[in-house]
Amino acid sequence: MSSVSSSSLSKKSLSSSSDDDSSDKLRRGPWTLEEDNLLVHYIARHGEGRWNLLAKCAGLRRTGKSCRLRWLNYLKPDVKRGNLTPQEQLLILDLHSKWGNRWSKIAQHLPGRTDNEIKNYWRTRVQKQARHLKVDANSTAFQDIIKCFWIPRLLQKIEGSSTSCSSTSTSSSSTILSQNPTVVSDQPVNYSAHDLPFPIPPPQLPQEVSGNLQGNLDHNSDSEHGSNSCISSTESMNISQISQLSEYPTSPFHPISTFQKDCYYVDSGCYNMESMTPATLSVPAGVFQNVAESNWVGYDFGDNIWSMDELMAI
DNA sequence: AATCTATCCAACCGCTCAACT
DNA sequence: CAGTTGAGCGGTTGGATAGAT
Repeated sequence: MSSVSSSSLSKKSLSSSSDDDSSDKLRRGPWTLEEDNLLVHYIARHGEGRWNLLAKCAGLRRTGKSCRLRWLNYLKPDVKRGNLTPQEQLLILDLHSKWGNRWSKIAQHLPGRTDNEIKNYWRTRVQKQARHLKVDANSTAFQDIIKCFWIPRLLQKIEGSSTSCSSTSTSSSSTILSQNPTVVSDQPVNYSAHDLPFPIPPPQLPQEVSGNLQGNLDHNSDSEHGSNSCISSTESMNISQISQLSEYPTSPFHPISTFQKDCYYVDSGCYNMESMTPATLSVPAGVFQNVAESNWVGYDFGDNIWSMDELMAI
């Protein structure tokens, strides 16, 4: 059940070195197997909630907060462990571009993943890239870099790993995501209707948005995706602005049809690489050059080491 | 083999908000 | 309406570990 070893008890500073014999003092630091067992068994019998009371009644010398965190982030049976799949990474990038650091909101769309885990992923992987490129991780420039290099690469990986279910309904390559309700590592992420990664665009957008869309979006009239038009990355700057005005998706995830809203495909055609140049993106030319030349060599984009050759082959 | 450095991630903290009294 | 409490969120910390030197 728990992989915590009691040997790691000294990992974090405890509130007192002698709390074992001072029953009024709260314990801090890593959880022991014994504590995990107490918490799990108590919740199995009485359920979650009333965390402060729970902590007392379960005989845990922990704050309710600590118990809640331990349960939600580690002990809860449906918590998924292991590396994030490319699909999950893609979704995180996508949702973060829309919602910012709303980790819990983002986590709601990645079943089994906790906000803490997603936050850690963002800080350790994504922000690392931004630091390396000397750009602000929340800047439009970095958003464009993500759209320009990172997301297409993830899409390629997804496509590469799901050869059996490519959509034939669109000229752009796309990947249908599994409807299996459980997300299993190394299998496609699935989205139930309840877990929509983004809202279906309303038929009628606010005027200022539809105005912008009219002028800025590549409507891709060939597309069968209806209102989920494929958006050219040429307009990424404008798309970002639009996203601030509404929740209109700029996402590569699209429902297959209005009648099959619980099944999604990933539209890699949303990222028109040919049109991505410093002139069309908000990425400063110097940064663009860094990305395109050397700075990303050997960097880990998620679970893989990417070579420059790979990047340039996009 | 020893030391250094970078990375990961569990856990903590402070804050906000909603529900209740 | 004000105070209290519980719950949840995002930011930060720091020990463990892996990899590099």
